Amino acid sequence: MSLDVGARLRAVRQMYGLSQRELAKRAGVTNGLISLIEQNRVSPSVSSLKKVLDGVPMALADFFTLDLTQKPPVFFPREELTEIGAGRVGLRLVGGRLAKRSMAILHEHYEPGADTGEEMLTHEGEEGGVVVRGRIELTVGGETRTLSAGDAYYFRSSLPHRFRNLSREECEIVSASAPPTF
Amino acid sequence: MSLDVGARLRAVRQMYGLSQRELAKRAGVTNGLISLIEQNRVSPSVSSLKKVLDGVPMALADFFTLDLTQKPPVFFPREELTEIGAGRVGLRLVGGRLAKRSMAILHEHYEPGADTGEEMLTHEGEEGGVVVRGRIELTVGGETRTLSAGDAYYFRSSLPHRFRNLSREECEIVSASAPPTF
DNA sequence: CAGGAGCGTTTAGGATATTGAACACATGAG
DNA sequence: CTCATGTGTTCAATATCCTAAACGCTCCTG
Repeated sequence: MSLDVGARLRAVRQMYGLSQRELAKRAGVTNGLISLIEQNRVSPSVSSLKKVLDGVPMALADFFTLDLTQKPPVFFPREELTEIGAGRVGLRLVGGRLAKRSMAILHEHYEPGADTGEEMLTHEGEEGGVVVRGRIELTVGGETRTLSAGDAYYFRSSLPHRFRNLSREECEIVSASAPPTF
Repeated sequence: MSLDVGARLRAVRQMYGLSQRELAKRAGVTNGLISLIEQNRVSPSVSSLKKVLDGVPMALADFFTLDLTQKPPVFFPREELTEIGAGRVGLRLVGGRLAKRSMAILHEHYEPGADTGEEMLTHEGEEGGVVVRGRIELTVGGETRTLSAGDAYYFRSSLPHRFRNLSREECEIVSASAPPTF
């Protein structure tokens, strides 16, 4: 097992899409410490490392068990996608929540009448996708369009956005967001 | 998972029958540090903890995975004893090498002519046992006796000792040593 | 362009881990 | 008994970690 604590921490932090300051705040340490640890310029005490990992959260044992060298899998059979229940919107994540990646690929299923909620969504990064089946109403930055099979979208996620399936048939979308929100 | 690093380290160290100084020497740290860590008066840096565990040796992941609260198993079917090959002397350890215990119980089998070697054995602690089957010649501190089924022995392991099966049938012994040598 | 907000990095100084040497206690040998 | 050797613990000094604040950078907005 490589004891590159810095690389491990950086990998874990990025897996969760957190900035050094964000993680530091959750963990109750300073962003500087996170930086120094990730550069291996200090070897953190067990207690600080635990505090940091509690901010993720992740257990110390899991942290040291992580295999950074393993090649990520390439093929994901349907049954190996990670199901993320979200009411009447079915989300299947490609690659699992813990996989190290800079992007989240989702296979989304909107039941008739399903939507992403009253509140407009806003978060970091960018997202895009293609409608595979059915029709979906997409609102981004005040602009609303209805997309059909074959149509696509792409926008900065900081723009308020919402998905609604107003039709009578299920809508199926394949999307990607970076950095990964899930 | 309880993060009582001190208790964990003490447990691990004692599992291996090491003193603080012994472990410190192997690990390249001072005995004082081991003492302070075990009392939880300091939270060691990951690098020091790794150095310490390298002296055992044990991986960091295993260290944090250790479950100190689990009740040790009580019953050990024959096939669950840990086989310790030692030439023509068969040793079966009760409870596994990593189990936390202050004593090693062994089920020993001496083939005809088998012995514990030319050199007299000397080590820390005490040991005792009962001959279950066959006959064995036991030398302890210059005194030699031949024990038969039903006979027993007990001595301080610092006394030079040796076991030899001079008979034509296998000899079977159940023994205990504390602290555990294995 | 300036300004602001985000990012990771660096630095000085206070807090903490670690060392080296001493301590107190127990055991076995002479 | 004394001495030697083992154990774990403690303490002052030093090395290292950790914080708070600043820095440089990029990206976005006006």
